[in-house]
Amino acid sequence: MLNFSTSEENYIKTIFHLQNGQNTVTTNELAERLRTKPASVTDMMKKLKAKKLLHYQPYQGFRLTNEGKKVALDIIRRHRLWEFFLAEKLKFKWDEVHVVAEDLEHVSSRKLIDKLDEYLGYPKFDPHGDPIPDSLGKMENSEQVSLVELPLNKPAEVCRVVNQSEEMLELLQHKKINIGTRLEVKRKFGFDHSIEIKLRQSKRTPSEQPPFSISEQLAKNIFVNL
Amino acid sequence: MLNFSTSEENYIKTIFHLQNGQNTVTTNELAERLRTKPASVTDMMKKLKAKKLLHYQPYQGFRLTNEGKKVALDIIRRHRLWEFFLAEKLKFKWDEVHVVAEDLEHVSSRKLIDKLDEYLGYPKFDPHGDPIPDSLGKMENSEQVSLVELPLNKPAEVCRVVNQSEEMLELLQHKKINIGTRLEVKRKFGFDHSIEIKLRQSKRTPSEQPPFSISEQLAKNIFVNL
DNA sequence: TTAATTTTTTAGATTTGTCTAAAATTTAAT
DNA sequence: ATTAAATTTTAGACAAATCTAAAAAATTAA
Ligand SMILES: [Mn+2]
Ligand SMILES: [Mn+2]
Ligand SMILES: [Mn+2]
Ligand SMILES: [Mn+2]
Repeated sequence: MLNFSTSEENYIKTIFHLQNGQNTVTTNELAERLRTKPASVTDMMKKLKAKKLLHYQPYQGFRLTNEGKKVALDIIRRHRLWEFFLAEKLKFKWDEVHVVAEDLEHVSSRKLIDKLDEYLGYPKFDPHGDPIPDSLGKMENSEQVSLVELPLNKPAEVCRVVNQSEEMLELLQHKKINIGTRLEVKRKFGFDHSIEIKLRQSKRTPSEQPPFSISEQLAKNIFVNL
Repeated sequence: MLNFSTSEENYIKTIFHLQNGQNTVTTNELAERLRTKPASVTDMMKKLKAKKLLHYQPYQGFRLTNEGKKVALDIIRRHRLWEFFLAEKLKFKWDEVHVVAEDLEHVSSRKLIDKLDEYLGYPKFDPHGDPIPDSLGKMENSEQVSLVELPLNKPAEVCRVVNQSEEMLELLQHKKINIGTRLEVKRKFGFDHSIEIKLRQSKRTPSEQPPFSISEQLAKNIFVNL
């Protein structure tokens, strides 16, 4: 696989996330996400098209080619492996890993990443519960539902947190919810769609805890395995 | 400490290595080492001078300021810590670590490096035996031997002069021996333990010079890097 | 179905880092 | 002390990535 600039990699990765399967991505959308200007996006789209990473006709939006998706998965693999390393080995907090991984992901030695993967024991998920692509670009996609859709009293395990902002993670830490936390939904309130949940006992919470409630906004961002 | 570009960091680091204490570094020397052109070096020297990292007057060569040295030591710290990590944890071979560390060294999160250092157990030397600066820039002195112990015909570079009296310096100047002078020992005389040495050609002594001898007393005070 | 609005692209500039070729300066040789 | 040679700097150009302002195209509204 060819080598791409940091800037190209950031565009490719972001398009992959925005298109999320088959969506067509628009210029403004991408510009906003990358905190750049539409004119800059257009320039880069021409370049990526020339490199055959992108399907693009002027004014028609764009989608990654299969080759483009492969490149994107490789960058995502690097990003998530570093996040895992930072959290697991260097004891970074949940909300600190992302910014550092944004830099580390652009160090593109194939051997480095494969050896890192091996050293970490081939982890399947990053600290936010997002799946880590293997060296061939394959990753787990388990059945996941948000807390909003989880039936009452059905035990489940938190596997993924979609919004990874510092504020979100601060809130989760305060509520003692982590990836791997087991819980069940006890009630749903129609008025504001808030949800009452109860954590199951664990290493961290050895004594029985009372149920507490979380907002709909938070619940929508927390995903569990059934 | 401010943030510098990858290119600026590579220049700073290379100047640090070339000046090795107090040598003045020349444009051609630096261009060759960085595999770039003298004109590019001059451009960058202006920029680094403007940032107060460099002492530089046109045509007079350059040396890092104290601030510049601090920056250099920080880059070297990053480089060597990553080399240690790659060799020790990821089981890279001795000769593979350098190129990868050349990229990793430019990821400049302070917290990342300090946590990495802690995780690695505060190693003192990288896999090549070069000392790793601590978070304050301090490092262990490298392997040094006095001229008395230096094997015959082994090229070495003067790195330290222990006795700094006026008489000592007068003698050294007369013999054209400075920090950074490269030389080798040609003979050792048993009678008075005097030593015959030969200076290697340099900017200051571009033509081949005949060997000359120095006393044991003097030789004991001159240290070289192997 | 025109007109207004939004989106996207182009044109032209800017910054960083690089280059070649020519001029300026320093150093070495005659 | 001149002259010759080497070193260093300047001048001008270029590629990558970005920006602003203006033009073009697509979308939405009247
Ligand atoms: Mn992330
Ligand atoms: Mn990135
Ligand atoms: Mn190295
Ligand atoms: Mn480097």
